[in-house]
Amino acid sequence: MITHPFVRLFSRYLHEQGLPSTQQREAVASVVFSSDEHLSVGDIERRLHQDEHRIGKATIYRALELLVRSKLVEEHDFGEGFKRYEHRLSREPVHEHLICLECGRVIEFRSEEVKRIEDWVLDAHGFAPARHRLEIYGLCRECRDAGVELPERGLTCPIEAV
Amino acid sequence: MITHPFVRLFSRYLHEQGLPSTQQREAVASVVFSSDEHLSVGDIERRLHQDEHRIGKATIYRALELLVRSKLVEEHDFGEGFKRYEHRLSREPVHEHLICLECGRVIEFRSEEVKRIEDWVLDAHGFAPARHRLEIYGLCRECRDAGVELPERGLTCPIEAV
DNA sequence: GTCCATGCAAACCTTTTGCACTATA
DNA sequence: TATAGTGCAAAAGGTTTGCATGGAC
Repeated sequence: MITHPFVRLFSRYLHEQGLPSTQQREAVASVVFSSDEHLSVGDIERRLHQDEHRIGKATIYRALELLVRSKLVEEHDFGEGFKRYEHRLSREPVHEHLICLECGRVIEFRSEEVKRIEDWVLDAHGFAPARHRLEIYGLCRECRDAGVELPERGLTCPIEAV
Repeated sequence: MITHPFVRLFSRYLHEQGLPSTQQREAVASVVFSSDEHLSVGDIERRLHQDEHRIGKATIYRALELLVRSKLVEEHDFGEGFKRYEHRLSREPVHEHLICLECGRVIEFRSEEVKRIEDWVLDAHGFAPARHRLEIYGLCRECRDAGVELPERGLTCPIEAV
C-alpha cells in the first residue's frame, strides 16, 4: 500500500499536539485520504485488512477521533445507525449532501444560501453558527429515470387542514 | 393523565391502515403531542411512568415507528447517539434547527432559502428532494452572553493554504 | 375467534473502555 | 526510559427481535 502524501499533514498535527505519529494512525489516515467516498468504519477496516494491515477496531476509532479533531476529516451521520467519514482535502471545504433514498448515492454540492441563512440566524436569534449540516434526501436522477417512486404512507388528511 | 385531543388523528391513521388503536399507542402519542420539546425515548418513557403507565420500551419504539410513518411525528438525530421525536401539529410544518453546543438548547426557525436550494438541486442535479435536514450548531445568545467560547483544536496551518 | 400488540428478555450493532503489552520519541 | 498507543475482549448504550401471553375488533 502506498501512503498518501497528505498523511504528513496529519503527522504534523499530531506533533503539534505532542502526540506520537504511529503506523496505525498513518494507515487509517491514508485510507481515508485515498478515497473520495464517505467511508464507514467497516469500510475502513476492510481496506486496511486488504492491505495487510492487522489493526484493531478500537485503534481505528481512536485514530478517526484525532483526524476529526484535526479538521482534516469530517464525520457524518446519514441516519444509517453508524457514522461515515470523508476527508476535507482537494475538495470544497464546505459542501452539502444529497442522499438518494433508493440507491444510497451521495452527491455533494455547494450553496451560498446557507451562508446567508447563517448570517440571518446570528442577526435574528443572536445565535453564533460554528458548523452546520444540510442534507437533502430524495431520488437521484438515475433512480428517477429507472422509474422509482417513493412510497407515501402518511395520514391521508393533511395535517394543515385539521 | 389527560389524553391529548390530537391523539384521535393518530387513531384515525391506524384505522386507515387496518391497525388497532391500543391504549399504549395512544399513551405514547399523547405524550409526544403534549410536549413542544424534542423528546428522547428516555424522556417519553419517564413521562409515561410518571403518569402511571406501565409500558415496555419496545412498545414505545414500535409506537414511535407508526407515529413517524403517519407523518404526525418527526424523528431527529442531533448526533447525541440517540433519536429525538417532535410532533408536527400546531407548529411550522417545515422548520430548521439551531442547536447550542454549550447548553443543548434547540431553537426552531423557518427559512425559504431551503426551498430555493431544493429547486436548484432538482434543476442542476436532476435530484428530486423528498425531505431535508438543516441543523446549525453553534452558541446561543445566552451562552455567548455568559462568555462561553468554543474550543478550536484543528491543524494550525489552514488546509486551503497547503 | 382471529389477528395483532404487548412485555420481557435476549440479541444486535456500533462505539467505548479496561488492561496487559508494545512502540514511539 | 518514560510516555503514550495498541490489541483484545468485555462493556456500554441505544435499538430491534423472538416468543408466549393478552387485548382489540
